[in-house]
Amino acid sequence: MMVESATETIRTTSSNQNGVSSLSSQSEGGGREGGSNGDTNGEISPVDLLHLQQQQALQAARQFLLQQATGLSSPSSNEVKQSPVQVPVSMAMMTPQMITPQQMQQILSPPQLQALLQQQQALMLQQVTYTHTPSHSQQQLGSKQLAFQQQLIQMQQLQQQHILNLQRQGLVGLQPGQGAVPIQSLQQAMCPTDLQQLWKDVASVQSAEEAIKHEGLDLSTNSSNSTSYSASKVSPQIPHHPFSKHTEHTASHPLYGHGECKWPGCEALCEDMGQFIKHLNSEHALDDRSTAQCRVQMQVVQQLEIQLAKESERLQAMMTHLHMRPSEPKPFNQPLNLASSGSLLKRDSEGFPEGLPHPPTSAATPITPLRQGPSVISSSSLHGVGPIRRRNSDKFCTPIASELAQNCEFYKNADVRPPFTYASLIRHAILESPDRQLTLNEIYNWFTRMFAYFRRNTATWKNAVRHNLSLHKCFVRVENVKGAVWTVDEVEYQKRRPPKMTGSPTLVKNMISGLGFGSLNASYQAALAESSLSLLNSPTLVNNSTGASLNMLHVGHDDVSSTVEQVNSNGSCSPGLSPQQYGHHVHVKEEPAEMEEDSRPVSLIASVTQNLSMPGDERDMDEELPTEELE
DNA sequence: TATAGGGTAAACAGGA
DNA sequence: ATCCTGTTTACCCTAT
Repeated sequence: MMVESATETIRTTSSNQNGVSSLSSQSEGGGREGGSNGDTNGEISPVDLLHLQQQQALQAARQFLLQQATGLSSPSSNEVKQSPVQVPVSMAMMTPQMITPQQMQQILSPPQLQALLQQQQALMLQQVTYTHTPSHSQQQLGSKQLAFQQQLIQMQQLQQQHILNLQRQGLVGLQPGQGAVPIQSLQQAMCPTDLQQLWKDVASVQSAEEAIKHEGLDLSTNSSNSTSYSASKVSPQIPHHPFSKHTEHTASHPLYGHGECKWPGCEALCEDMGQFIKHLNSEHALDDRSTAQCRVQMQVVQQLEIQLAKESERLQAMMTHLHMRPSEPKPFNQPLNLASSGSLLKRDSEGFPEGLPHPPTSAATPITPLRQGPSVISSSSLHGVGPIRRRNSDKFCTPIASELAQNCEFYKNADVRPPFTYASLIRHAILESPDRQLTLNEIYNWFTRMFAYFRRNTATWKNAVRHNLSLHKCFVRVENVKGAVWTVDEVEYQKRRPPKMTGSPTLVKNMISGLGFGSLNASYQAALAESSLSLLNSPTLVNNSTGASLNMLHVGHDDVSSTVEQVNSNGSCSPGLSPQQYGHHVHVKEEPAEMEEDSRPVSLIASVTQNLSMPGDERDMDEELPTEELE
């Protein structure tokens, strides 16, 4: 296939050999201690503050749960004295896998982490003290302390039972005592009843904590640092409850019924509405605990919604199978924000009519709301929008594509750094385009369209994009009639990443643990995730990992995608272009080497993660496989 | 400790 | 003159 020679590229060999860019620039760069998360210097709106506080509260709740679940709550007391800069380390020691890097990095600033840590530590310190040394000084705690201990024990037993159940089902490859189970995974693997039970556990423990506080043992006093965390300090002044004080006391209240408080895990007896209101305002005020409980409740609701969506989809599939066309596509199954996603819309237009049986390799399968986001708080919990994903309909069939398809809304709305390298993102943007070529500005637009994270600090990431385009040989600039466009040299992209890490499963496991560790630089994690994904082609490696870690890895999974794309380059997965297009343009940076013997099998990670994250739904196990079909 | 890969910052050139 | 695009260099961070 001949190409017009006009595509001859003109690599402007800028004679920029002066090397004037001296160390003087470093003095300017010295102000970016934050590294990749240097965006925290932006202004903070009240909404951000609230968001921040919610994140903190949820983290606190998660830490609490996981500490109880894993029996890790035995930190040395001197951790309390750690300086703020040591916070991530100590948190890692306590619960290395439970906090997603995005959350840690994007949401919590070091002082906030420190405050949160102190809260956790102080609480755990008290737990240890009360459990192991019930000395005379604490005797005044009396029955409350005893109840607290019993609740702790019960909670531990419950958590262990949950974990055992999950392990028995093969849903969580957790080794007892080795790591924490992210609440996300637990939640997804549990039925609502379990969640409710967990609810009570959280509430009971926190109630005990509250009781201790009221006994004059405020946790903050145990901290050597005076900057103990107080949610109210950072929370905006908003009404605590929809049912404010001036509301009619005689009116019914969704949180009050049968003489008791319906706040999750509370069940406090209230004789009348007035007493309930009093109780509500005193016990369930806007603090970290209530916020955390609210967050958990949001997740419960979301879980139910997901279940509903899956059942709805199943019903639709059944009806389709029985040739009973559903009257209307269910609104819930409609993407909520597809208008801003040109790619999805485009794929919609290529698809088959809704409700009709699809060929197995159809590019248009029903839109399926699915599991949580990429092991971070999903968009629904952040913005009240459930994660919408399309079943493996991405034409590239790449994990990054599927990840983006799955969490499209999440990344669009949540200010979370995508766990991909710039190179992989650029590549995806280009490959997603109809002609597999984009101008620089179109790449910019794709970034801003797809990721809320890239809607600010434009100078930074745009520079990074340009830097990557120029730096990596896999990106080829092609002179077009309208200007220059960028394309992807897939061969170079494959060569880009030497599979050096062929280590043992232990190595991989450690790496996976690192991926779930929040103190890691997000960008570095992305790089790590990408560079290590090939290891996970082996299903045996998966068994020793936690679901969250796999999720984390899953989102960064982009390497194998190239293989898949090559496999499908002349198949159904790449409808837009012929494979020859890669060879059309002139490779200006360097002549590509011959195609390597890259014949790795399609990764099974995706399916495994699906299995981990959503038990009881067998069909989702092979969602990532290109030939998935509805049954 | 050296190295590699990725991110960030910045200087610089050329063109519109 | 200004902005955009593109290249290049330097440095940092982290894991291997």
